[in-house]
Amino acid sequence: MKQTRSMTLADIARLAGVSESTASRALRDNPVINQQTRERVQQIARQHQFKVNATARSLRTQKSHTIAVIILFDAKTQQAITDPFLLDILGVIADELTRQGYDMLLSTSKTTDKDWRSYYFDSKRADGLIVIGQGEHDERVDQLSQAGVPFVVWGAATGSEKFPVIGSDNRAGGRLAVSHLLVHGCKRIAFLGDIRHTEIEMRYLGYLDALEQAGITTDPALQLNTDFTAQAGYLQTQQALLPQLPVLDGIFAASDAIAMGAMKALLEQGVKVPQQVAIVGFDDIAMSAYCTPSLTTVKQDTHRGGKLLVSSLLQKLNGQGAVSRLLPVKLIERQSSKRK
Amino acid sequence: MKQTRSMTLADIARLAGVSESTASRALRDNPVINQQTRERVQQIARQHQFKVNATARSLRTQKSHTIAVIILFDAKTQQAITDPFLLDILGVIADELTRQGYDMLLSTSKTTDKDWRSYYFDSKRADGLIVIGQGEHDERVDQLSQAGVPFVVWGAATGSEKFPVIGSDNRAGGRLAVSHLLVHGCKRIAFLGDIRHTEIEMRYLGYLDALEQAGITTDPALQLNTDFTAQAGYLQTQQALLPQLPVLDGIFAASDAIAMGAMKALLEQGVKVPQQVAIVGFDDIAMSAYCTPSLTTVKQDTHRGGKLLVSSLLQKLNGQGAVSRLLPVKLIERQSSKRK
DNA sequence: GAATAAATTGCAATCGATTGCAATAAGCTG
DNA sequence: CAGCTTATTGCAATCGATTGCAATTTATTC
Repeated sequence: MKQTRSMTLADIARLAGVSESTASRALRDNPVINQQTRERVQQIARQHQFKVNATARSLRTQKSHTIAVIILFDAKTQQAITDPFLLDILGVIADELTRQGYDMLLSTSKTTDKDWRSYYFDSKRADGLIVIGQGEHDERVDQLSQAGVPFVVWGAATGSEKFPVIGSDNRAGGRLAVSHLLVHGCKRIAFLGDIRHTEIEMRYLGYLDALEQAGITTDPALQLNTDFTAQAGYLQTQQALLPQLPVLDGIFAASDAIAMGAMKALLEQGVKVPQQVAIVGFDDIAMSAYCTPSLTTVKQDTHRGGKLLVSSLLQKLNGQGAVSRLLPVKLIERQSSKRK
Repeated sequence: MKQTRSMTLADIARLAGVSESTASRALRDNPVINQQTRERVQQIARQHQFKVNATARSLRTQKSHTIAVIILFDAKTQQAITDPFLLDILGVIADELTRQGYDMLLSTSKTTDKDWRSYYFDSKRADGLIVIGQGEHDERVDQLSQAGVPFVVWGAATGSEKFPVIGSDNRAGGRLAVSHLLVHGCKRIAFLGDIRHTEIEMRYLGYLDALEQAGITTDPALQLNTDFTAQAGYLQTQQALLPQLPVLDGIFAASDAIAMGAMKALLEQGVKVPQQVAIVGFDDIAMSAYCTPSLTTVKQDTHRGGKLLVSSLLQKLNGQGAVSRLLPVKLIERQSSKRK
């Protein structure tokens, strides 16, 4: 029953008794072709389950109608996608690309080691790129812009980039989180995160802003370099924060995963959250509402972000300029910071 | 600075003073071409950052070197990828495909509504498909096999499929989880999950197996249809399980996300976990170790699963047969079930 | 009814790389 | 040195669809 060789446009043309060019135009509903001819060709195509060969079309039109999404990693952590936040935004991007008629080529760690400009763009695999997470200010991103590749980045805009960067207002988010902790009476607040990531650095700056505004001097012993995982948050808290406990009364974690790890380490030692130590995370992943105590966090608007990434990139593909955007964030108050 | 038109094989050939065919062969290191010629051509290609046009190559060789990964959804839930488990296995698949020199086309909900055989396969966008989550016994999957499309499925094998299904031994997992609860003294154990998904149905059957073996009669009021989210677990527990509380003393949730939702609902009402109600989940997502109390769960071997999916599919592409596989699962004991 | 405009359709080139087969050059044998 | 291998290279067709331009048919105008 299985067809050995699949139908080609030529087959359809023959069956419809027209030339290939007419068939091609008919299928794309080109008005220059007679209405009836169009319908006839389309019907025959449908009957035979004919699908245009995407490869041939791409070659001829010089458009792949494909976008490569590249997820950057820590050179260190080097593990597969882990942060739930990524999945969130990835899902939005996938849906949005599909809606716009684009396919999505997903790339993770390993490919990333290579040069993705040549791999995805020079080789014409993709029309454009979406890069998620500038990471530790990756110089490969700069190279991309010099090479004239259409791409957009999810991350932190410094203002000097030559390419559009869509991202949350991380600094405002950091301020929001820490001000909230201060309002709830915290005096000694720790920061957990890896500031070599620009986004995290911004959150850290927001942390500093809030402390300064409150007239609190910062303590380097409370600012701990922490990877993007619950485990890192857990270990770091256990090793570096527990000893500070009599004074430590608040934690601002750069991601919800880190926050949950930290929370675990505290609860395990019988430290009361939020009474003794209040915690605020960042991202608002799905689990944040369902851990105990539930996690107060700074919500990123992934939905809007994903849509903007796609629309900005498509704009660029159309030759129009696209601008960077800083998306507002929102504090979601839950139990981990709610002190009576 | 930016090149207006990118290099083609013809350009390289001209620069190297050879014909296109020789250039092509030289670049692919075909031994029929003189060693020195090969090196010269390769060097020139490197100098000019030449990359073979993937589209043209695909057209000519009739191979896209691309695999489409399709994530099925509930027709109802209809939301973007949410379950952290998916991200896990997706990451493994992505890495493995890359390692094998394949690109990965990711498809989610929206495209899924359409007919993906024609979209991905007939149109030659992909050489093969990996389908994740058979969902509610999707008839589209059956169609695929009839149409002779190379594909593999992550899910639950019933034994009668004509295609390879890789998946965990869900039934054994269910037995493992529930036996564990029984050993820890639970007598009235609830099941949370949507048994219209074959995988979940298997976990449910394992649940029944264990109860039967223990001589416990099952109670329909304890078997609750629950979607794949923490929220669903939370609501279902709140509405249907809390009322049963004096007797209810154990919960087997079909996923960790559901388990966390359920746990939240209990803790919120002051119900002690695991003392009053013990909980076991399924998947072992990253967060399971870091919630409080940490979650006992049945771990799926996503790493092995992802690799097997890829290798099975590649086998099929090579014309070899591939067989279904049932992967062993493992109980990870944590606090949510540890009663003194 | 001839002339001109408008509506349809087809011819043939093109996108960029791969590959079977033929052609040429170089090496070897007796 | 003729005759036969073997090593290299190039010619030209091919993958399947798209599109500029020309050709044909039909409609419209004076």
